[in-house]
Amino acid sequence: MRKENSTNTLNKQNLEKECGMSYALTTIGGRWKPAILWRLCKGKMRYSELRDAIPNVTERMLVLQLREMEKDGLIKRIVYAEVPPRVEYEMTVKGNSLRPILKSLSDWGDENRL
Amino acid sequence: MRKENSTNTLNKQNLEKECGMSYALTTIGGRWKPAILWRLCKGKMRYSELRDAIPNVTERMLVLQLREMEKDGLIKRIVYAEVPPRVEYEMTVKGNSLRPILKSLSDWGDENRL
DNA sequence: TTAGGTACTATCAAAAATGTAAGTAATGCG
DNA sequence: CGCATTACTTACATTTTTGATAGTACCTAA
Repeated sequence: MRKENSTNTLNKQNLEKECGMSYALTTIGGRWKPAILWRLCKGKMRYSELRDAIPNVTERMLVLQLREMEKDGLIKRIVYAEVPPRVEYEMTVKGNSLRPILKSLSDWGDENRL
Repeated sequence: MRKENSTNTLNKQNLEKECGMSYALTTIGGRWKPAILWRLCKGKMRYSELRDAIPNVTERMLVLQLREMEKDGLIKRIVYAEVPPRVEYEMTVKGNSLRPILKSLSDWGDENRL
């Protein structure tokens, strides 16, 4: 989906290399990531529970955002060999290290939006 | 630039309404915003200083991101009635209240990216 | 009168993110 | 066999973000 050598991609990469803040913001900054992280902070959840808990997400978007966060090591995907399938999502240690930051972002947002 | 009634826009608005974290992330989450905020945290700067300090920004992008942050009340634009023109950008009180959060995002990023 | 400096705008194009709708695989149960 | 359940995929369309390039307004000083 990403072109390897577009200026767009190169700019993104350079910024993330130079600047921890940029890196942090892209790992948690997708449209549905806050909604997912918020819920997983309270405990592990199944795919269908997440889907039903988050209004208006499409399955495609949910999966995309879960995959990205898994790749970035924020969450862990646990598959049970059952039929019908069961898959649970859970925060990793790295993901949990974000908790205080997520909390302070959330508090700041609640205080500052209109 | 934004369509008023696209599903995309409505989803964004709903999430920001429900979730302070989403609101916070969109106010600081543009491509060049971290780079700008980082520098303005150290003191006010002229437009041309910002432009020269941030590698690879185009003027168009720089202005767009500055305008958005001004609208969101994070930074303040100070125009001097001189020729040639002089314009300075500076953090507001609201912007400064983000400092500890920006710092912790930055630290987290520095520790966690590869 | 013309060139120079500053802070922009405007137009167009490319790329990326998000949304829509339908389909798939595996297996136990009736 | 045919259906139900769960967790996805796939193909495509739309919307949004980002980038490339050129041009503008203002006054001053030469």
